[in-house]
Amino acid sequence: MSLVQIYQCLCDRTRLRILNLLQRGELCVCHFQEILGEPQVKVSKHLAYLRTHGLVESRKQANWVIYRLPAKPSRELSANLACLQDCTSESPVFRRDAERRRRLEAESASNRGRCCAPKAARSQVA
Amino acid sequence: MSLVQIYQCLCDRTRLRILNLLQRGELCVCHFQEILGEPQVKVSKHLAYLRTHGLVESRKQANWVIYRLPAKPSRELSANLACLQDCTSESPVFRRDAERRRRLEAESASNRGRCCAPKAARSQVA
DNA sequence: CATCTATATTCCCATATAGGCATACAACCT
DNA sequence: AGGTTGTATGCCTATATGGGAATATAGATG
Repeated sequence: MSLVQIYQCLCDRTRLRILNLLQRGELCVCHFQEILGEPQVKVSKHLAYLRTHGLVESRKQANWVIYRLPAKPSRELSANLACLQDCTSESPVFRRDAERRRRLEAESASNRGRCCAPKAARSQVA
Repeated sequence: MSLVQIYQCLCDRTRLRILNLLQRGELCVCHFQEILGEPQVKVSKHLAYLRTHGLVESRKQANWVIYRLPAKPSRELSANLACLQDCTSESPVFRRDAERRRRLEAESASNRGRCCAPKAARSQVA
């Protein structure tokens, strides 16, 4: 992974929001959909882009795929993720996403056995 | 300038090399050409791109246009330029560019009144 | 003024990118 | 097995991007 490729991953708004969310810990695809309010294809494709470029890792758990930041990021990636975290900390969009994530995780206690809330309840968020 | 736009500026190899060079101080277009070994159009276009996005500033001096990093970069830009400097410090390409810049400036003492060496002498570098 | 030099711009092409729709795949549940 | 849910992929389109060739412009110099 060259430095240029890292920046290529960072130069899309949706991907920045995804990475910002992952700084707070791993997350499954359906949670991304809920928090970002973006269609499944879009989320999935950006996650795939990040994965093939080494910016995120994924594992499958039951029906869901959980994404996380790499366990051993390169020096350059670490530096840029730290910089990103610094830059996003004051931006409304990113703070709002983080807030949604917090709320979602609070609610998640009630979704026994499920990753996300059932579809009917979910569509309100988008 | 949004964060995304900063990253869009950073996601090209030539632009990264340009910014890396500017971290060591202002530079004119012809020096960029010499150091980068890239054609004039290419250099000029990338500089224009960076200028219209606020990553560099320029001033005209006699026949030449001198580019520099912004005097008052935004918080986000500062952070990313610092990060970039950190990331480039160990990369061969960027170190070589910096080395070329040093040599060029050493020679510049002999180019009385000119910014760059005359064309004949210059074409050896590329 | 003519000319040269440094830089910018226009036009064109090839490729990359983002996004959506439809569909495929994989794991679970009954 | 068949249905359901979560996720990924293939195909398409519109748009953006980087690069080069040629040309335009601005300022210096003879």
